[in-house]
Amino acid sequence: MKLPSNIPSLGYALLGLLQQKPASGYDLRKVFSSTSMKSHSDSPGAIYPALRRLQQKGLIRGSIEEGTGLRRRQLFRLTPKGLAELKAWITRPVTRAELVSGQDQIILRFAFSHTVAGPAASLEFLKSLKAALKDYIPDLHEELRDGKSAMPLSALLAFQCGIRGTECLLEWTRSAIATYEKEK
Amino acid sequence: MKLPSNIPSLGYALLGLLQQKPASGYDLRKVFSSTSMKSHSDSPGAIYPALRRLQQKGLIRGSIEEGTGLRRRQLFRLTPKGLAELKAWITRPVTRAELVSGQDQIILRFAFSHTVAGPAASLEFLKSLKAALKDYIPDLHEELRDGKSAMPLSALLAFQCGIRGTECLLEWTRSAIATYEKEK
DNA sequence: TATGACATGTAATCTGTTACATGATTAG
DNA sequence: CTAATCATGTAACAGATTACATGTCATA
Repeated sequence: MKLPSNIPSLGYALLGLLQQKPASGYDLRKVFSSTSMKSHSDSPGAIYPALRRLQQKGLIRGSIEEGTGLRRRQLFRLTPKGLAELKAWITRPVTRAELVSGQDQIILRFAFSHTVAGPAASLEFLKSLKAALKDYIPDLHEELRDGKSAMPLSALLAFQCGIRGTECLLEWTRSAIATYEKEK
Repeated sequence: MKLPSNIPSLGYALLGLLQQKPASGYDLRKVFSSTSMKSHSDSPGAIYPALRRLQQKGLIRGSIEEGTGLRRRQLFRLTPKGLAELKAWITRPVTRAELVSGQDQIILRFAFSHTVAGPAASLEFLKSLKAALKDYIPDLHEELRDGKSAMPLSALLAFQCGIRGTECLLEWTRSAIATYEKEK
């Protein structure tokens, strides 16, 4: 038995955007298509059903915008429950598993952290990320060492690319921590 | 009307692994669970159906392994058609769209390039990637400049993280090109 | 003989993609 | 008036996740 607080990445992206500012499905689609949170699809077949699911879970509520005789247009806003869910998603510590297959989500969580949970939470998040990375990187090097001899050249280079990228992320984490510590 | 050469990422990963060496579904699962091509799922519910689809398309063929009285175990190998499909996937140029939402796939393509299409193709691929990155990075900076003022601090830093990561990839590309040029 | 690793699969469900469909409003 | 953009949706399909189911073989 498990509780069904199982929201896909797109759902959280929508919650995060709606926390910043109420928006319609169309608005959200534009964010995904124009502003290069383009890793998510801007297709109506993804967004509108996702919004409906969030609404059914009570995480957002939609209201038809009223005003100077416009086309129907539904604005969605976070409910308190939705805000809580979003906050829980953002403040949970970074795990190894997320590092392996979910870098985008990690960064997305951080991106929202400031407005949703405050600067202290952002800093906390970065520290958690840093710890996870420092734990992970040596293992990557070890795996490379062990597999090296059996790999074709391009596979070897590809692996090094992954390691470098991870190390680059660690470096960024350090500088971001410094930035947040200066803020205090 | 469109031709249905539409294979998901997992399919290509399987083709690439099978090109290196015939393997069973179980073997392939182990690769995904242990060797940290962990971005793909190692669940049987993903792998076995994917193998069947590839077989139906004539890209691989499976044969029950015969030998010293073992449990049933099906070894899959690439067909010539499968090899051609894999080669086509690897040798097509890197596009902006892939950069935006498919970094993993780009690296996977490169990782297989050497054995599947030869060192010349690997070099070609890297040059294509480099060109795409040099085209992309300035746009990222521009988008940051334009959006900067409206972003909360953590979103700004997150954006910078993305840019840094991309620049890091470009740097890696340069060094990989150098490596391949020395090979010649 | 029972445990755990080997090896393969299926079924229910969820989500996303693609493509289509509808209609209102604005700009040229 | 007509094209483009705004705005919302649905339907068919493909693919992944999760959980379950089955059976073999080695070893302790």
